[in-house]
Amino acid sequence: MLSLDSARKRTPGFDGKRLHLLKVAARVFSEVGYGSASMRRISAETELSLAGIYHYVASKEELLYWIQYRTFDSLLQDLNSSLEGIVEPKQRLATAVRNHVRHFGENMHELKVCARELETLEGEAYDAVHERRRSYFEAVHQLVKELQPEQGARLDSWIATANLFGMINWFYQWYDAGRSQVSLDDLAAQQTALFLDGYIARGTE
Amino acid sequence: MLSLDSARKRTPGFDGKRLHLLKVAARVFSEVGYGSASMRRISAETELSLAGIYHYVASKEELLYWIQYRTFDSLLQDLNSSLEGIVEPKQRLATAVRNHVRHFGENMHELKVCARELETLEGEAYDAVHERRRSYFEAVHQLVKELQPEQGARLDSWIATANLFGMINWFYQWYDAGRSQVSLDDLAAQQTALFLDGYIARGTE
DNA sequence: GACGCACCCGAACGAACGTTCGGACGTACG
DNA sequence: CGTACGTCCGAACGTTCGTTCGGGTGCGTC
Repeated sequence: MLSLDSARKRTPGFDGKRLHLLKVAARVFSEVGYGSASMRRISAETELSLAGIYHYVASKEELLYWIQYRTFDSLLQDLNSSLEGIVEPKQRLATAVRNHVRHFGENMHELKVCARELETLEGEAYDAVHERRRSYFEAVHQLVKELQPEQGARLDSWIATANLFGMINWFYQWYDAGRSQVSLDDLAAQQTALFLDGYIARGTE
Repeated sequence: MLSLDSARKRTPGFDGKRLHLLKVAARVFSEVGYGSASMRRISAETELSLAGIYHYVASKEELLYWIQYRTFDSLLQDLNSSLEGIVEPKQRLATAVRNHVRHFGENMHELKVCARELETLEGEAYDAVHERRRSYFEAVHQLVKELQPEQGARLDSWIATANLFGMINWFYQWYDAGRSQVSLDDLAAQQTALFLDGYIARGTE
């Protein structure tokens, strides 16, 4: 069910077309929700017929699976490569936030689907996505822990990380790429500053 | 469509039964999403038949409308009454966060539906909920602005407020009322502290 | 005792759903 | 030239959806 059965022979354009299908599906899912999205609408917004979709994907559920899996996977991979060479803990965290926010900018629909439909998948599909998601969360959690190595911490690092994700995930609810005055990098900087020093901190970083 | 047509004569238990229906519907919506939730499942989890539901509500859409409208309305009303007599800006914000988080504890399903299905309604139903939501947001935004009256602020108060909502809304994704060791009030306190002073602040408040 | 109306339901309606079937078209390879 | 297979589709299948219809029951009012 999950296997990408890459053993079969494919035409050169196959992967690209499936990617395009996933992009369109992500947009439709994010607009009307997974449950209300129909394969007919997805087919109408692709160059594919309804039956043609099933040449690239086994089911509607698998569409959601690939969207979520690919999103968390690239989030984690890009995080690891952005972090290379950066050692200062605050800068490492700032890099992680910037990486996450930039991802949103480029894949708004996918991230929205990931946020809203986290509990939609079941069984092994859910488990596979969950493992990827957990890895990503733990990577960021590690960065948070490195900020404050001393014991007797004022705040729980796990809860703080969860709240950090709240800040940087929730913004798909209010951020309008076209209309906003702040750039994504500015936004990431503000979110990092807010998380590190709070809203009422006097000093300018 | 939106009118509660309260002019009609009702049996004494009518309001209570409709409230129960809304509770059940909120639970079902939060479990499988609005789009995938069926009136048949809602009827099965109530003591009502499928057709009987339409005696209390005109459509599935109206179920969602009432759930969202009532949630934002009571959020705002409870906020205003909790704030009475409290003048210190930090304490006022702490009160608002505590109010929000306690609401989650008591109406987890409703808040989840509000978070996930914000863009599902259309037309006047959307507008009516949107107005209530905006009022609530602005009330909290006002509290944030009172924290830092001086100009030349380091952080934008609107963005900071949006991020605060991110923190306190996102936690339905990870908070498990039964399993968690922290109480809701403890959680609210941590979130307030994180927002005000940041994660790396040294002093204990 | 009869009429009205709130309450409630079984059964059905038409539409839309996810998926499958059987075959058409093209290209690569013998 | 023939055949094997990747690509793609129109049409249909069986199911489930939100909603409606027609009517039944019981209580309040005259």
